[in-house]
Amino acid sequence: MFEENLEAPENLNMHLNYYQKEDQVLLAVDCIIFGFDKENLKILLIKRNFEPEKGKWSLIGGFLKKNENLDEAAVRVLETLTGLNDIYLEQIHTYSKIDRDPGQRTISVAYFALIDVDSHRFDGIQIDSAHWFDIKEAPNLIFDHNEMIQKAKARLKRRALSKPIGFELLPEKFTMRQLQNLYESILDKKLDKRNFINKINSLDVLIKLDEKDMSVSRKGAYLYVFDKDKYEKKVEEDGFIFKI
Amino acid sequence: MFEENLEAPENLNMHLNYYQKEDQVLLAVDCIIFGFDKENLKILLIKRNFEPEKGKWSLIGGFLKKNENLDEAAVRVLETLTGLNDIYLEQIHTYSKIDRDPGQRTISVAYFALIDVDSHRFDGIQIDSAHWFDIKEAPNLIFDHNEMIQKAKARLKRRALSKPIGFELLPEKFTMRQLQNLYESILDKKLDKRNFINKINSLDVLIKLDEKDMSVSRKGAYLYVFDKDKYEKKVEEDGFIFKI
DNA sequence: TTTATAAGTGTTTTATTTACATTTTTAAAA
DNA sequence: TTTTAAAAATGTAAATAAAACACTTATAAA
Repeated sequence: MFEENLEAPENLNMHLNYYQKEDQVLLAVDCIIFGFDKENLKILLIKRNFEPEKGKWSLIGGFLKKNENLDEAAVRVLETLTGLNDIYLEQIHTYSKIDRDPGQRTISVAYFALIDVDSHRFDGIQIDSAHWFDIKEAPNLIFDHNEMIQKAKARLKRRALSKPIGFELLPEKFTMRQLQNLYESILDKKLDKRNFINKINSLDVLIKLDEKDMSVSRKGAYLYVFDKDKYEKKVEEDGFIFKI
Repeated sequence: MFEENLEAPENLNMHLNYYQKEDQVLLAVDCIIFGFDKENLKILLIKRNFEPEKGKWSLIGGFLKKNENLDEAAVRVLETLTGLNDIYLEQIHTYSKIDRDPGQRTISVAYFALIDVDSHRFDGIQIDSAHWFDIKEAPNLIFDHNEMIQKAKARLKRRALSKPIGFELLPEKFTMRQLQNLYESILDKKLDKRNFINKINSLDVLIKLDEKDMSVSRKGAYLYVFDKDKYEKKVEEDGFIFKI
């Protein structure tokens, strides 16, 4: 399988094609886009307007191009279809079952993206066929996309417990209640309010503002911001580990 | 990028080629093969006997074929080059930097494999050019293989703390000292002997045999086996989580 | 018989996690 | 203006888990 290949290359690349005899495949990226609306964890899906499986719900995806790496492809796909850029993305897993896509043999690299639903206006080409579903009410999806979501949820859970990625899902200013709602959604369990706040405060990476959110209660709830600089300094200087 | 393509397919597949206009790429798997010799954590590397980068040290790898998925490709690569089968494998990450392989645009899916060095005799085609390196003394590798090893080490650390995969690296019967050596190698830190043994015993998934290993000390050390059935039953019935 | 060496064994202290209830603030209603 | 309703804010004690720590035992070899 590895033998040197000295035949003349057929393509016009700068490089020799050492591996000319090997099979080539299509490589796709699929994005599990998690969102949060201050209440519940959501997932963004689109109704496919092309074959195969036209008309069914699907993750947002696209194919890797020659001039980009996978992270760039994921960014491009996300931006093209939703208009959103500067979004947190993380590679999850690569799916390769032979008939996973009935259209053609395709290997897909799954990414998850985290965005704050309310702070983003979509203006991508797919805006009309895209829809935010509550994570617990997502429809059945094409191919192996259900499996991808399961794995992404597990990954999100693990990561939210060990890295401050949760803040990607919140607006810049948020209340403790919203932060707790977020963690309860991600972990899929109720948390004790006092213990949660004590825990968060002990991490010492939030700044409490002099400003209140009056939209939910009569009393109003103080707003906080995540102090990214402080967090990064702590990580660097003391090997601090964010841990809920 | 997603438009429907109704031109006649050029290949002979059963399926229509819906995605004909998309770029195809070579997909490889590379295996980070961790081993343990009862003392130290090792990694298996080969000296490449083909271009490009002939003569340099490299991970074991190969290309995905049309008739297999990535897990199968990893198993095949491992078996072809070492003769080993029935080995623990886990997908880690997919690497796609454009010029990562100077031979040709290649995307590579990294897997890690765990094996007990002493219980396995190699008879693969690469036996003569393969070598076990102490994890701390591995040479510089081609392409992005150093980066792959770093990520694999981090993953191994995480997984060893949360799943009983460590036992894949030990012979069936092992001493507490060997188990502790293994964890010390993986976590790259010294552990307290009494605390470690208490911890392991509290997990209640080992069987203590009436047999001793006399090869290291005059007193001899009791041998243990991992009780896989008991572990799986605990996981299933009580949601038990293995946690060191 | 002595010696050298790794194996085997528990307890105390410290840190972390969990459980748990009342007061405060304020807009809206009476 | 007073009352009411609803979420926000706050601390401590108990339980559990993790970390620190040192001596005795068994045996082959000297």
